[in-house]
Amino acid sequence: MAASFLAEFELYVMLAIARLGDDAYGAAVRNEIEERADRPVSIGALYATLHRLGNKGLLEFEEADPAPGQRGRPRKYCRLTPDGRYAIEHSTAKLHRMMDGVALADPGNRR
Amino acid sequence: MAASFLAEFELYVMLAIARLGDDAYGAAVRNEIEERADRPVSIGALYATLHRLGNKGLLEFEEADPAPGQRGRPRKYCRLTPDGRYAIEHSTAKLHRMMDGVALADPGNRR
DNA sequence: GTTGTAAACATTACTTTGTAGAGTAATCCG
DNA sequence: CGGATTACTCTACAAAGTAATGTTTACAAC
Repeated sequence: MAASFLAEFELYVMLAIARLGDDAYGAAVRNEIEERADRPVSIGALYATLHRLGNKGLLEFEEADPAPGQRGRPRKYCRLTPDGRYAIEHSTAKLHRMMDGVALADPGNRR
Repeated sequence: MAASFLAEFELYVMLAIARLGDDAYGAAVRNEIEERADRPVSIGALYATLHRLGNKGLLEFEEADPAPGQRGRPRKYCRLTPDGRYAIEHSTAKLHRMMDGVALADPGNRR
């Protein structure tokens, strides 16, 4: 049972896959993160992270038989495992506990 | 103007400092994270990260004159700079955009 | 004053994550 | 076949995080 928590970029990748559902594969994950979060995604980091998450048992992969009329190298789809879902839940829950109710509106911090 | 985003642990540290307000110093930050997020905090990571955030201009430090009756080495208080607040806002906003509405309730993912 | 204890910050050597960018593979179409 | 397209891979490096030990400062007992 993988214990630890997800690193910053790992969490982005996992969340993107959760969002994309059955349409999650490398390049789509990249787009999802870049567009939704406006966060640049280094292509090296992306695939390295996907493999790492796979090794940790948080993701599964499946080579798609190339859809008809779809050009280019065939995609390698990925989906969350139960452990993967669990990891997302834990990481986001902890973040929420830290984020909730944090006041940032610089009140001129008296003292 | 520091552009980038906060790493996983960096964000925890920044959020803890935001929470602690005027009472933020190394050891207190450690407690806050360990208790609230139930996330182990390596002491090396903590001070290294504080220094790094200071160098990036996201934090300021102030040596406290040791409070009377307070044993041990004097504390080094830290507070968020405007850039620091901005960094927290951006990092959390991006996370929210990725997290919001993500469904994790494994529906047996048909297909 | 030396010794002991406590609290807090610092350093070191190492592992894990993330970046940048060039490179390779598989498919389609003319 | 040759070119274009899409997607995955690799390599060399930089940044962030871990674990454990070490140092500094202060107080209090003796």
